[in-house]
Amino acid sequence: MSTLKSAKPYHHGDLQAALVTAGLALLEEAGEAGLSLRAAARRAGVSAMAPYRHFPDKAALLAAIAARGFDALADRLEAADAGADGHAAMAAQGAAYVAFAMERPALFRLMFGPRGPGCPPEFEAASNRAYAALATRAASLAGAMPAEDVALACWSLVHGLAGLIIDGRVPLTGEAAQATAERIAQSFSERLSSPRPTVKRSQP
Amino acid sequence: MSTLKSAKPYHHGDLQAALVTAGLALLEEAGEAGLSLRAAARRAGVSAMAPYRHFPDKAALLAAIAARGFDALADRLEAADAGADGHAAMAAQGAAYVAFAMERPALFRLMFGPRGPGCPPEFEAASNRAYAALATRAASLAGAMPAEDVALACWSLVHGLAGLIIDGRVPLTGEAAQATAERIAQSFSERLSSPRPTVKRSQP
DNA sequence: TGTACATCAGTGAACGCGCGTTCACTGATGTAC
DNA sequence: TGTACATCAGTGAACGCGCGTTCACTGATGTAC
Repeated sequence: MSTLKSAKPYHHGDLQAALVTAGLALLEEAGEAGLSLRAAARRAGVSAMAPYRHFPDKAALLAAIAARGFDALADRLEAADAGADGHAAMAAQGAAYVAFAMERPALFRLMFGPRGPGCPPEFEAASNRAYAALATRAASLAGAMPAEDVALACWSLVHGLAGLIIDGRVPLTGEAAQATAERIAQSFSERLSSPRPTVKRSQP
Repeated sequence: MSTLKSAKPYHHGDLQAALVTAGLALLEEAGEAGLSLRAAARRAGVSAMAPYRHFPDKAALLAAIAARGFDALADRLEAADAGADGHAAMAAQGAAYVAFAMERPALFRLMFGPRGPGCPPEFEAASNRAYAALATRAASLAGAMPAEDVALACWSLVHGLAGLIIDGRVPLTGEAAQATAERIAQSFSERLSSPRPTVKRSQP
């Protein structure tokens, strides 16, 4: 801090954050395969060993990156929710969720990929924040179904749709994918909140 | 074929299928990280180079394994569907989908992971077969929503739920997860097939 | 204000690893005559 | 029925790769006196 912007300071300043940022960039440019400890260090302009001052191992860096991903997702969901009311807000959140996954598919996969043990608390916190945005809106719409079922169903719907789209298992891209996500989320929201229909149970 | 069960025949007989089987086993025992060309060859009792007689590269073996996964999933879905009618059949398919993912999470991730170019036709065929099982049932239930939206919504719901469960992002395991999947799929099916409710659009 | 020293945050060389893939080869099989 | 030969399906050694991680180190920083 004594020498501001010195050409090549020995001490980085905030290497921890820089490594996370570098990792996010690598993920976007080269996908999960391109994200290695060494590559992140290289990109942060630091030796291969430097990250070990800030993360015990590679998994810890990945968890920190994923946590930042969840924070970004939560931001998107909250912003979408704030811009509308009722079912339209649910539709907007669904579209935002899918948009996030489409924009940053590798990050999205990392966020939801298998987590080893020893997951840092920041990860849980960020993940819960994203979930809370969806669940709060879903609870406000809950009709006959239990609120937690509605929340889980909403999350599953948008999460599954996002996954199918980014993995190319559904022939939807760009704006068509967005529009479909919004349309389906809205229909879903309207119908889930209605009381259970009184049709007969089985209709072969 | 001339010498049946000779101790160590030079020619394997059906190495292609054996490699796929070996890959499936590795996936179940050691996850995606444990699945390498060399490991599959080792497990099939063959040199590291032998697989190249049957697959141009590693991606081709992975695609063949994923295709077999889709066939297994389609079997499960068809069996579940055949055992029930109407909404109950949809619920059974949802539960079967989630059960499959929980039993073979690494295979499930491989099946839906990113596919490189040059995906073999068998993969598309198997994948379509699994989708058709869900979509056919969904179409039979479609109410006011377009049939393809209903099919996509059903698929997204169970796919998302399966993903959230196997990645541990939802505190559900074992039978509780199964029961939740079935309950949600049934509610979902009943409500999606009903005409659009006549509540006012916004309810803040 | 100056200095000694503990601590922090980086370096750079090296290790072993398993991987996908290449190369040139050899043993087994089937077919034409 | 026997033989020559093309083709098929495997072997085994080797390559280069980037990786995560270890080790012993050095430069920078802050604090007690």
